Amino acid sequence: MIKHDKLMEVFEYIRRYNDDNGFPPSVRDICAALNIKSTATAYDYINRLRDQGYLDKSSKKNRSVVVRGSSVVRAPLLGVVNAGQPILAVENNEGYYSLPEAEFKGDDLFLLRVHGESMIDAGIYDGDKIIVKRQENAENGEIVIAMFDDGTMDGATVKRFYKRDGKIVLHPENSTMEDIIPENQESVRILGKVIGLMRSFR
Amino acid sequence: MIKHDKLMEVFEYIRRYNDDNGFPPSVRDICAALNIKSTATAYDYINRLRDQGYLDKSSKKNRSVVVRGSSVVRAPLLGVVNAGQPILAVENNEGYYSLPEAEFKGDDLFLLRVHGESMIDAGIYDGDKIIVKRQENAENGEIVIAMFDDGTMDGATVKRFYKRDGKIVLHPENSTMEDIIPENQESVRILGKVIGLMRSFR
DNA sequence: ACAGAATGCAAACAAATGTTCCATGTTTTC
DNA sequence: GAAAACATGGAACATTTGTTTGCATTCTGT
Repeated sequence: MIKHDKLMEVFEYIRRYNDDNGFPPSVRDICAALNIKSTATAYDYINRLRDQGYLDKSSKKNRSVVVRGSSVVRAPLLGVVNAGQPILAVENNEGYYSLPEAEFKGDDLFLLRVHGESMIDAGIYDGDKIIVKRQENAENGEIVIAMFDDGTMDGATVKRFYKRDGKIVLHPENSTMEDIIPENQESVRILGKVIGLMRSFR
Repeated sequence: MIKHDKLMEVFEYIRRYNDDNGFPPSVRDICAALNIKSTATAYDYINRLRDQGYLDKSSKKNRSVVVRGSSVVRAPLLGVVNAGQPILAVENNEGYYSLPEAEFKGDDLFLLRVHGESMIDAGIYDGDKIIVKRQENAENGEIVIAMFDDGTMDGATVKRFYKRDGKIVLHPENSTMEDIIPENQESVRILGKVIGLMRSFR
């Protein structure tokens, strides 16, 4: 696989520098750290790494080497789902999270903290942070964030989405709970589709 | 809360630039994007944002403004747990993931893809990626990655760790499975403690 | 041993970029 | 309304940084 020669040392350093500092190293940073005597040498390493597909690099721009495939998407944590009306107001923004793009692709993502047990049989637990892709429609069987315009429920909920006999059915993945078939079907609004989750143990 | 004036526009731009490009903007990038006529103005904005705690910035270094609190930790995906011997060999590295530091703190993290249902009652499902903090000891009740030196089992497993009557007990969170109490207790090696997980739905 | 490629170095150059100083207009304060 | 504080701009300056060029050294295959 990858030979661990000087070229890879440079690569590792660039990666580590970026992790530690939040921005890429300059050519001279690399020289200093790896005991390279000439900027031309380090410059050459960078170009070779780019040619081999390890790096991306904008010409002439300072400190613009980025490790390829390490991209992240950022998503705001908008609040707690199933308590209040957390989603629409940007004011409820509780901070941004960087997620690995390899895992969670998508343009318009946001996070919600899950409250309650209504999806426990789908492996979504109380306290989990779910990753939601903002969209207004859903396919049968997808897990969605749904909201009711007419105020019959308190804010948004996570449920599995079905369309049965032309009617929207919101199915909680919890054997102790009943399906919700909203009387006023037009009032149901899909805010997004759940594409993943994160959990951290205490 | 945060007033959405020009200062915040600059802040948002820096954040977005970084998300899009992987490295921070220069003062002149900010000028061009937000129609600011003088670099001194943008420079001033940056310094004010730093003073108010929104940014970090290394003096004199080019493109070194970073949004505070947006830090990530990087962890390699080392393989599949519970199938083979994936962990020790660096060759099994399947790529690095950037995780939000706010969620997964720690020095020495790595990821494993979970195979099997042995922890399903703890909400860890087949296919999940678990985040593991490398350490050799564990406290009662923690979920760990355990390995057997003597080859009695095939590689590493995820289990809940207990010490009962001085003996290590590895408890699968699955009612259909039995606790494992290794005969040769010395052969048990803890590789790390599970601190979180990620899941993406298909 | 030899040519040629690859590697590394030193030095210089050019461009990108951070930083400073001062002037001008705008808002706030008393 | 005057003074002070603030916001913005123009221009220059200083530093950092990417890039090029030419030369020495080492490696490689014949």
